[in-house]
Amino acid sequence: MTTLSGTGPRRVRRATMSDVARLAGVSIKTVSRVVNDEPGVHQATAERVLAAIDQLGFRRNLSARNLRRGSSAGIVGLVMEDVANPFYSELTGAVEEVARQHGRHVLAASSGEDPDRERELALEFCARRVDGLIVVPAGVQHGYLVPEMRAGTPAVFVDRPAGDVVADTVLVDNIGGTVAAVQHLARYGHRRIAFLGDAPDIFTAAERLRGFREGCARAGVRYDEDLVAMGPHDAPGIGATLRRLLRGPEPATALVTGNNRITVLVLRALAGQRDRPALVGFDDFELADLVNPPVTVIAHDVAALGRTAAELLFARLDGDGAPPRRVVLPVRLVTRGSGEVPA
Amino acid sequence: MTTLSGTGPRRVRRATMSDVARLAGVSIKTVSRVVNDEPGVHQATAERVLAAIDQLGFRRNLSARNLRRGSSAGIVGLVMEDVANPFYSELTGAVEEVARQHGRHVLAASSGEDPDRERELALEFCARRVDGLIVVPAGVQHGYLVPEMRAGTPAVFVDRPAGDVVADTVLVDNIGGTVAAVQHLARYGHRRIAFLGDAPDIFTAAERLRGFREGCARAGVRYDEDLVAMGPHDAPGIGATLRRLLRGPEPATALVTGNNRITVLVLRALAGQRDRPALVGFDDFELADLVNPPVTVIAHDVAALGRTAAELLFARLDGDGAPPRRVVLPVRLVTRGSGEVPA
DNA sequence: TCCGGGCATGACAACGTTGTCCGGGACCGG
DNA sequence: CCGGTCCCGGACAACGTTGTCATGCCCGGA
Repeated sequence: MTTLSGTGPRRVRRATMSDVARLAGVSIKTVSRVVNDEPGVHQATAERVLAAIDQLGFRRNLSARNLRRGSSAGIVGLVMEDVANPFYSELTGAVEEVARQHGRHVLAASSGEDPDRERELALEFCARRVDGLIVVPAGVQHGYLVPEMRAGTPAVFVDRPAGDVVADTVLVDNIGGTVAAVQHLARYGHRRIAFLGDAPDIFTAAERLRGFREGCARAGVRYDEDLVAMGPHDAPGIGATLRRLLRGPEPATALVTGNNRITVLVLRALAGQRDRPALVGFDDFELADLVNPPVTVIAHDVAALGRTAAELLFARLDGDGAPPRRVVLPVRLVTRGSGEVPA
Repeated sequence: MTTLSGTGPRRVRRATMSDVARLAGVSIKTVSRVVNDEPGVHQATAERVLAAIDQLGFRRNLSARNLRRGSSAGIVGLVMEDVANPFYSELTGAVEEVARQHGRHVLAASSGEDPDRERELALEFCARRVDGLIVVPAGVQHGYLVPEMRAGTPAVFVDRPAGDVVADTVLVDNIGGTVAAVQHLARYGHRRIAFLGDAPDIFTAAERLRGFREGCARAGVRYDEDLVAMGPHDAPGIGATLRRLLRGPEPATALVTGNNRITVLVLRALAGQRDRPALVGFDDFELADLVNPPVTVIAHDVAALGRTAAELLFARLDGDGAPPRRVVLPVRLVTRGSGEVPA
């Protein structure tokens, strides 16, 4: 049992190949050969070197190695809104898995939906010479990435398209999803359907609103601006919003929520009420089937989103020079009963 | 609108200071001065340099910079079971936030509960010269980190202690939590309480089982081995396990689950049944208050876990040489009604 | 005895950057 | 006109590693 902390030899300089070489009485190059399993080292010499390595706790400096060899850093950068959000952590997990298959690690960071911070993070990752970037765009201007991409750092955008750059992008079918949601509710007789979306400057929020309008049109439901509440939303605000939507002579009888956080806010705000309005939420979430009543959702495969993005990225790294691709992943209406409440 | 992909100038070599210097007609050092905002460069010269930088899309190589300056990489490594698990992503978010305050990024990786992979990841991070490591241990042997820690890469263990190394560790009060859970259930008359825990070689699972036994002793409830089912669990298995526990002449009337995933498995397995046994789950989870009936949990502050670990780490990086600390964070029984079902 | 060849090892430069130090010109006062 | 100072700019080494090439040695064959 070894006790460790800052105590002991105070912050020793890390041993280098030089140190190992000196201790083993050989040249630096020989140490390098041993460390890299290169042939042409006498067994006895190699053993001396290994002993020295062990004694000094030497571990070769990968940064220096990569610098010298011009090899890749072995890291892909991932910039998104919030690493702590389960939606993004599932995305991260999928990216990590593909990266692992390609021998890379993932450097993930949260932009907090702030375009300046996103830019700062992405550019710093480039300065670290990450092999590539996967970005969930916060802003609408990504010209800053053009020099980086030209310089050989490919970027793939996920969940939202880049602002002013045509590049590889992976999206979900936002419009199709909300169209399906409205049609589903209309099929059960709902004529007063409200939409609670995220901030309208977020691409997905705007698209889903578009889909909502189109769904109304297709289903023959009157689109009423008073029944639309775009974010950002918080717990106190959502309560007031719901009261407004659900009162009056023509209250909403059904709700469509624009993402998983809003869905949860709504569920919590409506908890304990006698009868909840019908509800269809964009994004599936764990336990959607176990709340009472279960929540019908527009589900999509978040892992596939990350996987596809990572695969596009590695294709670029492997030299794929095709024109930029835009992949749109399908969504799927998962009915769980709550939508079937007739109006 | 710029179109980008692998097309265009095929994978150009990234511009270096040399290239910039040549284009601007100055020396490398002058470029360095401009890039680093060092004084002593004529304004006209600086502008020529900036123009060249812009034209070439130059961005200085941070690896080379850090190598030369001996400065830190600006990265802390985080090794845990699964980045996609919401529990760990909340942890990651907290670590990231503290890291950000200290000007660092987080390199996160999943060990998949495999000690070999954990070791491999941790050592590779050390080779990358991360500033420090935060590890959720998968195995029980961490002697491999001793040379690294001695060499100046501090490590902090989270959620579980290291196997054979005494180092900074942040835990939650596993025993106190399950003791409280059993006492809570006993108070409502339960005498047949079952425990569903994770694989017993996982530290937290073992501790929580210990707490369960101790809780039984303190509450005067007979501890019955037949009512204990340790994992790993999966969806099909948990159904069979529950049938076994809940049948017979002396069925369990209450359950204690050992972590959030098991809790959810149980909820799903029991969904739709007329009356669910009383349930207390270790770990809080989103929507625990919205399932029916709501789930009483042993809650702890996952973010605090990550924050504390990161703060310990940065204290070490700032030269804190005190003996290793072990911090145990409190847990809190959050009653939500389900435990109050009398036996 | 000499020589060619294979083997083990080492000297050196280079990756891209920054710190140290030095030189040369402009400018000033005497 | 001379010496000193200030300012701008550059040459060079170094960070820790690896690729290239050279060296010394031993061996067998002529």
